[in-house]
Amino acid sequence: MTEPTVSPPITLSIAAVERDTGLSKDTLRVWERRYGFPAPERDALGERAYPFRQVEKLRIVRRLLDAGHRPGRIVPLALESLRELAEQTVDQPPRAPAAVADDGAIGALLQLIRAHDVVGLRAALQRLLADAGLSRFAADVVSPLASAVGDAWMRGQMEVFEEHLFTEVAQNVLRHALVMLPPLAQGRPRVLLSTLPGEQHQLGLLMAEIVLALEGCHCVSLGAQTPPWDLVQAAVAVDADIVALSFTGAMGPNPIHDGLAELRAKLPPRVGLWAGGTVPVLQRRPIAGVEVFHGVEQVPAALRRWRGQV
Amino acid sequence: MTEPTVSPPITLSIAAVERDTGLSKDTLRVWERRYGFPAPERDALGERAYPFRQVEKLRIVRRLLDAGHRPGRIVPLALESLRELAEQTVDQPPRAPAAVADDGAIGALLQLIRAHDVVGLRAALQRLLADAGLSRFAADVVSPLASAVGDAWMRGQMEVFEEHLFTEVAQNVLRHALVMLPPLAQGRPRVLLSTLPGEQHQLGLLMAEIVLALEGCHCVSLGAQTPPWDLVQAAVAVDADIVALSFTGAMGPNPIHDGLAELRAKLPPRVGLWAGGTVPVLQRRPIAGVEVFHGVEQVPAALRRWRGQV
Amino acid sequence: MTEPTVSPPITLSIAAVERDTGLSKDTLRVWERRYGFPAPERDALGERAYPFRQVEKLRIVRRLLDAGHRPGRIVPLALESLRELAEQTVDQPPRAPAAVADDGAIGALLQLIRAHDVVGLRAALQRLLADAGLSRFAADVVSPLASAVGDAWMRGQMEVFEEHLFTEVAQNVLRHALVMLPPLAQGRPRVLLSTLPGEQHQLGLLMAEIVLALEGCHCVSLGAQTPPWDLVQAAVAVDADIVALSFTGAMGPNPIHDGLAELRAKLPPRVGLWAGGTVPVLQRRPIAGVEVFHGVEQVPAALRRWRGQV
DNA sequence: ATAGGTTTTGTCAAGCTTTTGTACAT
DNA sequence: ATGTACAAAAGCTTGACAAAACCTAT
Repeated sequence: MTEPTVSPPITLSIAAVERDTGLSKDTLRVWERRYGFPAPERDALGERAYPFRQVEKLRIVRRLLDAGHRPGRIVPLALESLRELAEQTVDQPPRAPAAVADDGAIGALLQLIRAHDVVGLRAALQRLLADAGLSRFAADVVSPLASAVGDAWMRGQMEVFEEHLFTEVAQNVLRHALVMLPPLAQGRPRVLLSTLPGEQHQLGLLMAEIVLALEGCHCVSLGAQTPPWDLVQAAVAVDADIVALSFTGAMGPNPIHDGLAELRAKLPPRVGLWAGGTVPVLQRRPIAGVEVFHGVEQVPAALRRWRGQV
Repeated sequence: MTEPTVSPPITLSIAAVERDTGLSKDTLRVWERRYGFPAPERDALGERAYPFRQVEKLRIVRRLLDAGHRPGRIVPLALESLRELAEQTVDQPPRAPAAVADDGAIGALLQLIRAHDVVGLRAALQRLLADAGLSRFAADVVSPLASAVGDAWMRGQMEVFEEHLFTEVAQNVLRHALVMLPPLAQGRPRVLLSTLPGEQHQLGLLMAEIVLALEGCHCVSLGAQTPPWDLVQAAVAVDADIVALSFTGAMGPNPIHDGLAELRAKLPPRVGLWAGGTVPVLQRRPIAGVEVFHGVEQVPAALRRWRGQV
Repeated sequence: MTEPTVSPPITLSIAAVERDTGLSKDTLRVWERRYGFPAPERDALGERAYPFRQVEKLRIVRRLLDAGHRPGRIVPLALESLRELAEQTVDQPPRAPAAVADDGAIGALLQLIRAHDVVGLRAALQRLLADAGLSRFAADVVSPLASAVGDAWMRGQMEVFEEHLFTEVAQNVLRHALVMLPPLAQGRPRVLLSTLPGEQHQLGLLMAEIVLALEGCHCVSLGAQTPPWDLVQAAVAVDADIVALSFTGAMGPNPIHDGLAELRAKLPPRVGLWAGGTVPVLQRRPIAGVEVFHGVEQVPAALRRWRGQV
């Protein structure tokens, strides 16, 4: 471990605050000039370092902004006034042996997507699922199919809406399967699943959830785009042993790396942090205390390791 | 820190009041001129600042308006008179079918969310679904629950991650039900469903899809955040008769209005455009060629109309 | 503040009364001229202002109208007379609670059976189930359909194997739904379900099991044709509070009567004995200690009674 | 039920100022 | 990182208007 033994006073970088609050860096700087808030300290390098309390206030400001308030009117208010205001404001109506699906099968599925045959696609997926079972279905069908769709889109051979269509049908089938799974006695580890802001894709998450549930874990999924600070709160609230995140490359290397590092720093040390997805940066720049997965098939082994340690 | 030590008395901006009460800014201003109420104070910049008590009264007025009263008769009344009036007035249309889930049931579900009991929440939802049937489940359980969660979040009584958690579980249950629905012979109309970029929430979409499917439509959902141009492409590709979009207010009035207008202009005229969601702008600024829905329960009637026309 | 300090007496505008009572504005005005009631006051602007007590009376009048009375005969009556009348009048089924399956739907299902279209029949049933929910599905679809099939068979319009085909498909759909129902924490009462030897039909049993499970009972079903003595043994073994039996008339009056009497004698007194089915003998010759049901819709009320007693 | 007259009421427009996020240049 | 410039968005006011609601009488 390379972590320092003494913790510096807790402050966030401007990028971290952007992720946390959804306020752009530009906005943060311009508010500082115009309203005198936030008033970040400066670190050794002269970069903005936002104390935690200010970030807290920024989060509330953000919520009130969404409710129709304007920055100039609320940014100068004291934290308590904001809390009170928030309470009074009501929102109106926010890879396995004997691959089940060889390239031919994937090709056939791609054809169905290109033909926009929703019914046929769903039927084909359900059929493969029933035949192969959940874990192999996730690993041998959905995973490669998602990659194939992504590739095709990159090459301009597939429209945006066709990718959406595929994602939607696949989600339906996977979530259906998830609900069909009989709930297991509340097992360990307890895993919290989500993606970071900026990462929309939930498919990887769903597959991970399925594999974990099959292995007897207690899963709590928060869907896509949960801000880091909320993840930390949630991890504590549901007593999670592991926080699992999924990435697809939609986020860019730096945000991924920084986001993970930030989250690792904020999470209690006893909570594991797992990151999955076929993104180069995950492999190239390992982060201390973050376990990286390149595919769902690695999950069972990691679980065995976890259970052995505890 | 430049924060003031004393908090000014708490007031809401006109935009905040609009979101809170559903009364348009224009209406608020014109009432002020005509009836002398509301009588907002002015802040240092001369902008209207509505004291909380007046907003409270406005909320009641709004309810009475829906019950058939007219502004001129009730706006000048004192708050107490309005309260009395509200109690005596039956605000539901003559005979509402016995709601499946009363406030108690919704409260119980909220408790499960706050307790982060994923398993219990799912079980409760499934049980209600099985008992009530899909359409009533969507209208009487999921819809009000989603509103309640939104409210609680606004008031700061619910964390972001708890909202995520609820959304995730509800999606699982709804998608599961959707898959269980046996596919009908390819019916008309063919409906393409999505949300515009900026609108993340899919729950409304899912409920719409379910109701439509029950009514015998052929549904193709693209999930959330499909850019307008891709929607047009998709509509042509899947030979859609109707494009249906869902909104929650996360987008802001103007983007919604402009997005709809743009889409309407680009779509072939023979393709209908339906927009649903509890957003003031949808009610206030009708767009030629866009049909607006305030709840899933309006869908069957609209479908009958469509089928009658064609 | 411009609010008046004294509240005027509370009255409703004509539109409010329309929404409240469901009587059209025109109707209200015409009654006023013809019968001298209602007799609204006038406000400063000459608009009708209905005192609350008159609205109260109008609500009752409306109810009586629905029950078949005619305006000219009841509008002139005093409020007390109306109250009396309302109590005497049997509450007409106000609005058939949206019968899910009307005769037409049942007819369509019969057609599918006659066409031996197993797939279509199952799809149709599942669709109705999803739409209506379990309890209404059992009461409004399966029950009448089973009767219709029985009738058709009696009249020689349906073959034996067609009846079997129907039974099989319906059982599959119901059993599936039962499995999907998330199990509740082991509730009371504990109910043991079966039929007596000679009674093969399980459909009624299944429907009863579903309704009971929905109401939170713990159900143990033994399938068809369990001999009385084994039933007694089973009741003790599973600690049952109630033994529920289903009949269809395949057994003949005497065996039914004697079987029930024998069972009642052998069962511990604290165990309830419930018998359901559309068989004349159940109604004609009541047996001490045996509760008789003519349809699944009676079950919830009986359960409430049971829970009240214990 | 329909027709015709009056009042009520929400929305829109024009012309203006202030606020606010982003883009660009330093 | 900072500062400037700019366009979009949001506010405000006055005035006008058309749709909706209400009334009476036929």
